[in-house]
Formats: sequence, structure tokens, C-alpha cells
Amino acid sequence: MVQAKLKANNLTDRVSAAMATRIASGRFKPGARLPTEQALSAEFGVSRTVVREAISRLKSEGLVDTRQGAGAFVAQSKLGVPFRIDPESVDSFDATVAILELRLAVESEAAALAAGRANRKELKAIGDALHAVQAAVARGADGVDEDLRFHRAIAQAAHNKQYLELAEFLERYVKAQIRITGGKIGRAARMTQTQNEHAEIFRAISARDADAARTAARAHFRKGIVRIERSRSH
Amino acid sequence: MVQAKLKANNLTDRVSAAMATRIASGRFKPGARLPTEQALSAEFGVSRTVVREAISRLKSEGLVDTRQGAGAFVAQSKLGVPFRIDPESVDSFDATVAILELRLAVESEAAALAAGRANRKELKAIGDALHAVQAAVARGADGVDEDLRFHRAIAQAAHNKQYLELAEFLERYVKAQIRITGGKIGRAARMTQTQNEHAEIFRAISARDADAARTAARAHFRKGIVRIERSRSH
DNA sequence: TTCGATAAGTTGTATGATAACCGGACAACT
DNA sequence: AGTTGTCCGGTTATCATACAACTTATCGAA
Repeated sequence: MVQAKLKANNLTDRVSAAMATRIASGRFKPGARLPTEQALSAEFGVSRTVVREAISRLKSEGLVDTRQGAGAFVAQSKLGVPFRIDPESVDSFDATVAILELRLAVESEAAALAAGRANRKELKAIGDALHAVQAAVARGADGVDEDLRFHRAIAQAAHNKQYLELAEFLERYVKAQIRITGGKIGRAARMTQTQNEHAEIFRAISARDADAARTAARAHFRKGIVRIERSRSH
Repeated sequence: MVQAKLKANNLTDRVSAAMATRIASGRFKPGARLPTEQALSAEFGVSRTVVREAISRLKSEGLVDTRQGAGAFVAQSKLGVPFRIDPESVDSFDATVAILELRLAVESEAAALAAGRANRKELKAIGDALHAVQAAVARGADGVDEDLRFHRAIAQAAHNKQYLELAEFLERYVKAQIRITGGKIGRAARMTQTQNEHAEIFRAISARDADAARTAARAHFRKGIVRIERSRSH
């Protein structure tokens, strides 16, 4: 289930993967002290430098804490362990749909929050982004960046830092996937349709209608998912 | 905005934070080659060991790629850069509410998906978890673990790996926050109320009613947020 | 008992050396 | 001209050693 990186180019990867596995499997329990660097160095047959780099990575992953003079310990709380999406998996259709479904959840609720919280400036930013998409399409561009900007403006207006950051996080994968699937979808037809959906979302937010905003955003993404799945048959 | 870690205990933290800042600020552009380890070592006035550990961390963060013999390069795509929530911020009420609002989005949509996708085994798992909460409350426990198990069972039934993983990610912060705010909320009163809400979610999923499941889950979390905000006045 | 010094063990940092590898330059050959 | 092979400087990967800074436990003295 853990599926450590099998393509370990260097020793550091191998050691840190092995250690991460041991922690995940409970062989090293939270709060427990890790073997000393010397011991690990001997066990894996690598230099202390490699062990240190491996542990340094686990530290930045939030899996271990080190205290000079005392040792390295498995982190008590797994707070600090980030949420990851394996970059290798983004090229599959299933993964694309899965991530879009996540965006659906996050962005539809963000739209609802934005309807209740957006101030005048933020409303204007959303409207401006909407027009920017229009302009991009008009001049023959794909309008992807403008589309993302529209959704980011909404997340911003939700007045919730985590929404904005998660939206920006998911955004990256969308951009990567568009490079793969984007060409398969008719541009003009798609864009007029999505623009209607965007406009509806904007209207609802402007009208301070949270339920309508959520419903419109959900419909928007649901249709996006359908469009992707239809292109699968190609 | 970036707010690098100012509490840099060791040199590696300092250097890696400085490098991350430079990358984030665009001073080091994607695809560009970083200065050599020697150059960085000289610039920061630290040993090459420290520079290597710092770069090793950036590599595990997905910010840089290294190629032996060629150099270290700023990552082209920011895929691989994970989503983080600063563990320091979880103790504030605002952050608690922000994270709960995220859960609301994720779990309500997960409930909707589960209504459409859960198989018999998964439905049973959700029901079992529901009863487990009941049992825990009955024997005077706080039922937090069982509560989380209930929601995890729903995320599992959504048949979307990302939902499950994100739910488990957010779960960690909930657990941490309960330790802080949990005591301030009346147990018995709260539990009978939340159990009714849980039951309603389960009923909707069992009935394959996606809209009802979503609505019920959203209501559940919305009330949870209200309960938290009410305890703020204490 | 309490306190403080001491000593052993551990992580943090520095330094120098070697191996593996990359990229371009250049010569040799077709 | 175009291709191939080789060399060479530069860079990262790894290793070994040494010392500094810190933690913890022990031991002895007040």
C-alpha cells in the first residue's frame, strides 16, 4: 500500500524510503528513538552523509524530529506531514477524474462561501477574470490561465486561507492534465458552454445566493467531468 | 507572504529556507540551474555538507531536480510540491474553523459520491462505524476515534483515492484541535445531537440519495462549526 | 538528598578526497 | 559535411575523518 519509490537513483532515496516504510508500518513507533546515525550507516552499508541526508528529508516531511545530542525521534503528531498527489499518476484518465471531483468539492463550496463573504473588490476581481476568459477566447487563445484565474478569484473571496491554498494546489494538476487531454476537446464549442456556466456562478455570487453559487459551480465541474469522460472514448 | 521559518535552529533550515524563498520569488526561475554547491557553500558561509542537505530537502519537496554531473535545477513543473497546513496555526480558532470548512466541502461531496458508489460491504462499514460511535458514547468515551472512523468509511465508499487521502489528511488536524477545544463542549448533549446527524447521513447514503447525503453532511459540519464558534465565547 | 561536575554518547558542521557522470571540444574517420 | 570516439574540466554522489555543540546519566561532594 505504501509503494515506496522503486526507482531509487541514489542511496539517499533508498535509505529514506526504507526508513519511511518502517515508520509507516509501525516498526518505528511515534515518539520512539531512531537508531543512531552510525548504526544506520552500518546497517545500510552507506556513509553517515547519506544517512544524514535521508533523515534530513524525513525531517522536512514531518516524519521525524531530531534533537542535537539526544537523537532522532519519530514525530509524535503527524501534523506537518503534507498532502501529496503522486505526479506520476496524473496522466491516467481515472486520476484526472478523481482530481476534478476533488476540485468540484472544494470550488463549489468556495463559491458558496464567496457568495456570503466577497467584498466589492473581490466581486470585481471575479468579474474581471470572467471577462478575461471571454477576451482570451475571442482572440483565439485557449484561455486556460484565465479560467484558472477566475476560479482562484472565487477561492480568494471565500476568505479562507486553506481554500485558496488547496485550490491553487489542485490547479497545478489541472494545468498539467490539460496539456494531455486539452487537445481532444473542441475549443469553441467548449468555451461558449463553460462561459455560460462561469457567468451563472458569477451571477449567483453577486446576488449573494450561496446555494445557487454552490449548485452552479457543482454543475460546472460535473459537466467538465462529463466532457473529459466523453473524450476518453476517442 | 511566504513567511519562511524564522526559527531556524540549524544551518540547513536557514539555507533551505533561503533557497526556497529565492525560488518562490522567481529569482531562480523554473528550469534554471542553481549555483554549484561550492558557490552556495561560499555564499552562505557554510560547509558543502549543509548545502547538500538543504538541496536534498528541496528535492524531496519537489522544488528542485538534481542531475549528477550536470547540476541542480529548479523544477519545471510544481507537481510534486505538496499541500501543507502550518502545524503552528492549528491552535487558533480561526484556523480551526477554516479547516472545518474544508472538511465540510470534502466530506459532504464524499457523502454524495458514496451514495452513488458504495457497495454492500462499504455500506455495512459505515453502519458499523455509526454503531461504534453509539457504543463509545454509551460507555462514556468521547467517541472521537469512532467519529473519525465513520467519516473515513464514507470517504472510502466514495471510490476516489484522493478523497480518502485528503480526508485522512484533514482528520489529523481535527484530532489535534479536539484536544484543545474538546473539553469546552458538553459531551452528552453534543453527542446525541451529532448522532442524529450521523444517522441522517447514513440513511441518505443507504437510500442512494446523493443530494440528501450531501445536504445532511453539510448540515452536520455547519452545525459543528457553529458549536465551535459558540464555545469561543466561553 | 541535592547539587554540580564529569564523561560518554549523539547530532551538527567542516574538510578533503575519490568515484560517477555530464557537456562541450576536438581529433579521427567515413 | 557528417559521424564517431576520446579527452577534459566541471559537477554531483559518496566516503572518511575530525571537531564542535548538545543531551543525558552517573558519580561524588556538600
